[in-house]
Amino acid sequence: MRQYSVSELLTEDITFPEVEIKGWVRTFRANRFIALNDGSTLNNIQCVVDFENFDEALLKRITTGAAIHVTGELVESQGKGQKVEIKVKTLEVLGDSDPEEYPIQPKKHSFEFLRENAHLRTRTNTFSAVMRLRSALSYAIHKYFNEHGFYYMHTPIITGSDAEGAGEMFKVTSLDINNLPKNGNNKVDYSKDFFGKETNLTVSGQLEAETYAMSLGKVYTFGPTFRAENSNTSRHLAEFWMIEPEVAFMDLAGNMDLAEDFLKFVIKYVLENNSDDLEFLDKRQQDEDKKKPQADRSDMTLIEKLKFVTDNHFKRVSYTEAIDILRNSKPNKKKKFKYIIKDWGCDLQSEHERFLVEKHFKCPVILFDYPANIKAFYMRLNDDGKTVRAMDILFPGIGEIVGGAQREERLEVLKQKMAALNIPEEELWWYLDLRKYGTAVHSGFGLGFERLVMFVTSMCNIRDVIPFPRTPQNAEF
RNA sequence: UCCUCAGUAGCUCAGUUGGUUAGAGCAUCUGACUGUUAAUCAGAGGGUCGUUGGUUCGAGCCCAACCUGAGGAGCCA
Repeated sequence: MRQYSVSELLTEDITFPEVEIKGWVRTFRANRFIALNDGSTLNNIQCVVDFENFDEALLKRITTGAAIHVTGELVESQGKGQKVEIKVKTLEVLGDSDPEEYPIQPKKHSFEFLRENAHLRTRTNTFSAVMRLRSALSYAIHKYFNEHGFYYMHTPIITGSDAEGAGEMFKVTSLDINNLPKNGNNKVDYSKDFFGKETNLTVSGQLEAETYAMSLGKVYTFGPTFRAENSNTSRHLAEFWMIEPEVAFMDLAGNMDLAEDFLKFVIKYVLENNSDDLEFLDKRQQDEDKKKPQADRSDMTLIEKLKFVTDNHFKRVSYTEAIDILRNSKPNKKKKFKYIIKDWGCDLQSEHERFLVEKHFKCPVILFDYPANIKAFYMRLNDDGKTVRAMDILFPGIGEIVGGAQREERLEVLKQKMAALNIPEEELWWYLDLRKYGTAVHSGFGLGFERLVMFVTSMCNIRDVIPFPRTPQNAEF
């Protein structure tokens, strides 16, 4: 007798005289029907028990959440909800689940409640669907880069440079924090620390990825990233996963092409391979929408939205054009924006990005050529002397999903910018070396993986698309 | 970090201008029924009203501080 997964039994579309299966009970109806799930698919297999032939004490132990082992015959179902079902021959409880204690009931739970039960929440349809999609997207990402000649590179998680300039960092130390060694100036003496210098958790693998792009040509990273910012929003985590491709001899236009082609590929991949999960989330989102007032409802279903992304060109707009559009927009003239757009050079607020994506263009938008003074030091200065070759991709609902740039490849220009921002050259001597020895045009971008998962699943809180979210005041599990 | 809102049974929520013994649905338990799709029907148990302090004859309700959560903003991916 062979052990099958639920997914195999439901897709093979044939009957078997003898099958064996293990999984967790979702519901046990009418003392006869066990809905069994093993995580291999959103769908449950129905196990039919002739309760007259089974010990009553055993059947009492078939409760929501229990792990069971079933053998029997796979037959066509008499009922309507499913094609096939298992006529149970033997039934064994592998792990009991006390119904008085088990928190996951066969009913709708709030996401807040499930977040507090993050170790059990993947036993629900929504979270199992989200996490299967997360896994499929990860695979699609590696598949895309692998098929396009990229090398997968592991950038360090502990970093010795604090000049990456992407926000607050978590300190890494093996010193006894209750008894820190001090130097003459009463500052902490990091020469006594594990690495002999101050170290932090990485906020970006980009600078290291650039070194490999300048030898292996096309590389990407896909790993954890840490930000100690006190951000309390539905779009920020203290620990998140980021994808950062970096390509030699590629300019900003090529960078935009790559990002667009890449995003379309991974979304297409899940449309083709995860339809059960997507259809479930699509329906869920429509049900949620019905509860909202008409104005707040989305004009596309989840699957329509994903197809819209794969089938349409991303709108490319320069910062300067975007400012013109915003300056002449209704909400700006009627002073509906909290921050009114007046002059060229100001940074765009969430409300402005939302207006461009959700109201004006109604499609993904790539903004490029930003003012130099609102962007990072390593971005390539344009010939106008005031803009840099940066680009952000904005998606409806979640805002910035990609941030990238062509990197400054000219040694002198880079040195000047670092000096202006008081970034010591000694810190980044190796980064400057890339510009000394065989420098070349190169570009890359960073994609927030969880934001991609949010977009693909229609989940609206980032804490619900990562298994165990780390946020300020929360590192449970 | 700032602004707004919320915290009442295991879960989701109601609770009137401050006034007897704090309610409902679901879940759980007991019984009935048995081809069900979140099964159905009847009954039962279940509460330090987030915490601490204050106002009052009397506080779930009013006030203060704190804790936790959500939404929005900033920072960003």
